[in-house]
Amino acid sequence: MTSVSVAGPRTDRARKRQRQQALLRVVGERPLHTQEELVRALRAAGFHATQATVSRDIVELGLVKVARDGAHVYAPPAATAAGGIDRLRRFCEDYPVEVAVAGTIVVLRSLPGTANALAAALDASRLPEVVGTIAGDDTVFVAVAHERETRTVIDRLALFGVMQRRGAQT
Amino acid sequence: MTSVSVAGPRTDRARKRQRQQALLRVVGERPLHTQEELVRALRAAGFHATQATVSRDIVELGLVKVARDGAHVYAPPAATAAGGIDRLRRFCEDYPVEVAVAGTIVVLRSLPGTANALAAALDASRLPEVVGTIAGDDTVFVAVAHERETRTVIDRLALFGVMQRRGAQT
DNA sequence: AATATTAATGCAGTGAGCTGTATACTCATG
DNA sequence: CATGAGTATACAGCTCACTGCATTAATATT
Repeated sequence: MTSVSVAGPRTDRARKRQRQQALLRVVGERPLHTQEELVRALRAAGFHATQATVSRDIVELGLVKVARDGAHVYAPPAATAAGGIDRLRRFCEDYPVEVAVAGTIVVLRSLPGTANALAAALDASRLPEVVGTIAGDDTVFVAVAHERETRTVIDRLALFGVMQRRGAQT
Repeated sequence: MTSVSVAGPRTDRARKRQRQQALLRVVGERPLHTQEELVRALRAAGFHATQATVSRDIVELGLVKVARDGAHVYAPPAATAAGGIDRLRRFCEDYPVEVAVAGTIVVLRSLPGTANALAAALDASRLPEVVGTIAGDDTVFVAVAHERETRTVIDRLALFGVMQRRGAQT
């Protein structure tokens, strides 16, 4: 955790930006029920903030509270958009998809002619790590902000049975 | 002139952005030889600034002084590439553009179907940091040689009102 | 070379943005 | 209703970006 802080931001504004990005990430990773839990999750991610600041971040980010398994948890803003992640899962179930990594780009490969649909499904899933996608014929380039986030994207796709290409970099 | 100022920006930051946009405009419109002439041209456009501020703007904008008709006049950067930067500016004025960063890739997002035009405008603008571009439907990946150069690209785009996506990393 | 003109910059003041503290507000529970 | 948990927000202090003034530095002119 400390290693995360070492490369810390230089201004309040930069820290705020990165903290909010971390917030979007943690609410996507695990169920968090209270703002104090968010405070603790942020601290674990190297950001020290109080409940007041988190309350403000929630408003600015448009985080929502959704009912899940009988409890209310914080979630990214589009989590209630109908079937976003399900759409990606269905694509991966219907078509073979391979994944590889090149720096901050996750390279997805599927059947010829399917890249646009795959990119659209990915956009619809609103993965917080994804900053942009570009589709060719059978290949989609998925940009993440930092190389380490490729791991998160790959892990999410692995839940849908997407295998890493033989010999592909991690 | 007063009517121009009445609808003026609300913060220094907004005023600075608009003043610099005005500066880029006036150096493109007519020959201006000294920073005091720039000060007067800005005042005519509704911006009150001193020579000190203009000097700083010139550095930030990368304005150059070029020999023209036996005299030296201020000109936009890349002015030797015919109208390039104007083309990018016009695109950004006509369409909403968001920017994010993924390592050495600046990810630009605009309206569906416009990515090619945006990439072309960017190519025409000949930003020295840009190594290459690839366009999808609504997204353009802009490659720079080094991560730190993403900052320069973003700052230049910010002059045209391009905002960084909420939560996007710097 | 001397002088005038032009451009750059150190410093201090100001405004905007951000944060934590303390407290008000809201909601759930017994 | 009382109480506790969770959330929102007023206020004050701090940080940072921006600007003009005054001066220095650089360049042009004679």
